[in-house]
Amino acid sequence: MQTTHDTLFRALADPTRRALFERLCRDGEKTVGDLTARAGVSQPVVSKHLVVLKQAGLVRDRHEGRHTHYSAQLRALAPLIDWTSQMTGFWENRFDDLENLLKRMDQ
Amino acid sequence: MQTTHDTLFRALADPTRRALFERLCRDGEKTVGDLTARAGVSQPVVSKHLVVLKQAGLVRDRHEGRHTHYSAQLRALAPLIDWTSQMTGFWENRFDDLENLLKRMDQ
DNA sequence: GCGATCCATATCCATATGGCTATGGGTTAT
DNA sequence: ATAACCCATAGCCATATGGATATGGATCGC
Repeated sequence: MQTTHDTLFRALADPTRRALFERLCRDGEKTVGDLTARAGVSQPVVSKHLVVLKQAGLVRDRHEGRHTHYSAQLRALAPLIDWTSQMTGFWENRFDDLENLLKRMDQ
Repeated sequence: MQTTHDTLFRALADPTRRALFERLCRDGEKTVGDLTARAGVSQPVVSKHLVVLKQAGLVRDRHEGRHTHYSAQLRALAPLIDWTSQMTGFWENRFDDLENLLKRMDQ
């Protein structure tokens, strides 16, 4: 069985792949060429990583001529936030800032 | 280079390993035997997974006679929460419930 | 003391994974 | 039309990974 959490965590576990996603989050829509220029790996590798991110729902692609524009899909992170929330009991207790959360997490 | 996010995401990417951590979060401290009984894999495999979780800081172990008790270390999830927060712009905007966050994440 | 129990480590194996190069389809430019 | 460009797919390969079994050290019960 392949759960949503599986695909999400696995997609974000690889440093190269996570870096791609982070860049799309920070800098917005980018083409494969743009991403490849700073990824440190070859273009086919970037494409393969983008496939994985897309299958996890973390990115969207938009075709425009011979360019393919990719953008981050933040809503795909919802299960991850929900999971950590469940683990830490975050939402049940409705902490409203990081300080309190960290305090609670110190045991 | 091996970052904190790497070890965290990688540790949680495996379903068996994540299940172990989830169980420790829900049910509290457990021995290796307890965990093995429901893990669906052999005892050595459970031990190996626990090593990975421990190296990621996600669990603590306590030795008591021939038993080893493991427990979840919630504070280890902090970097993960921080990361998702940065990606979604959560903390900058100080949303106070999941509804608002989800709404914002719908593009 | 001795066997049984608990757990960690060692070894092995099959598969998954992440990188590369080669290639080809589609698109733009000349 | 043809060349150049962008990107995806197809192989290929080395390594990482998750599983199993075998074993051994430490501890408890008898």
